[in-house]
Amino acid sequence: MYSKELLKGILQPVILNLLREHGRMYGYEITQRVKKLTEGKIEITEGALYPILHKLEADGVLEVEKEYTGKRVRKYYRLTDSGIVTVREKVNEVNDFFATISLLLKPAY
Amino acid sequence: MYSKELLKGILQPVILNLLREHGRMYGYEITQRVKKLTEGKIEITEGALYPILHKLEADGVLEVEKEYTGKRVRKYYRLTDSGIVTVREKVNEVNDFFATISLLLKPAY
DNA sequence: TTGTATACATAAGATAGCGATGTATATTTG
DNA sequence: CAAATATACATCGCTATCTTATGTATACAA
Repeated sequence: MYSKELLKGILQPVILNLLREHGRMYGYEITQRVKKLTEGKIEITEGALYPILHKLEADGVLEVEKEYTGKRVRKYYRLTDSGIVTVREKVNEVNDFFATISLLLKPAY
Repeated sequence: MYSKELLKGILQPVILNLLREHGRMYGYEITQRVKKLTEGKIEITEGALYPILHKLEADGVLEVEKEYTGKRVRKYYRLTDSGIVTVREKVNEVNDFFATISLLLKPAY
């Protein structure tokens, strides 16, 4: 696994971008998708995930819809209209940031 | 400027990699080099820089040499032998991490 | 029936970087 | 020449985001 601090500031854009691509996901699904797509290299912990989702909802970036499969609740999240703008900004910011850091970090052999 | 949190975990590898490429630098020089190379997009604050340098020295990754130009002191830092190994590890970790995140973060149009 | 997976949630703790502040010398500019 | 800016070091308090731990509860497989 990676140094814990590297994820700081990245998780939110990652979650938002997944929702942009998939349209509608619930929390647990997000953790599993990320785990699979990164071959286990990144596991979003619940302690990080749920506070982020709640905040994004409170900020009007996401809207939520409860659903039940049997008795178990699922909360499906989806981008709001303003959320779609937010994603674009955040994702571009991270990609720009990565490009900038790459100017400084050529591989060390 | 970028979201402040994005830099977390990145500054140390960046500093180490600069020292790997330049052999010998002092703190202020590092901040200026980074500023120039990133066209002002990244400015390492002193509150971040000096604690990092001190920690790396305490950990035996860097060694320091004082020099005076006139009366003003400069502390030149350089990688130790074990430090050279550390750089390789850290830089590769960040590059690997970036590649992994890029699997999740394609540009949002 | 016991363990694992699913699915939500929160609280305490760790930590890296920022902003502010401090000291002091050197250089540029009005 | 005085004032402003640049150089060069340093530390402290604050904050944001994450981890770890803990909690609740249902579904399913061994």
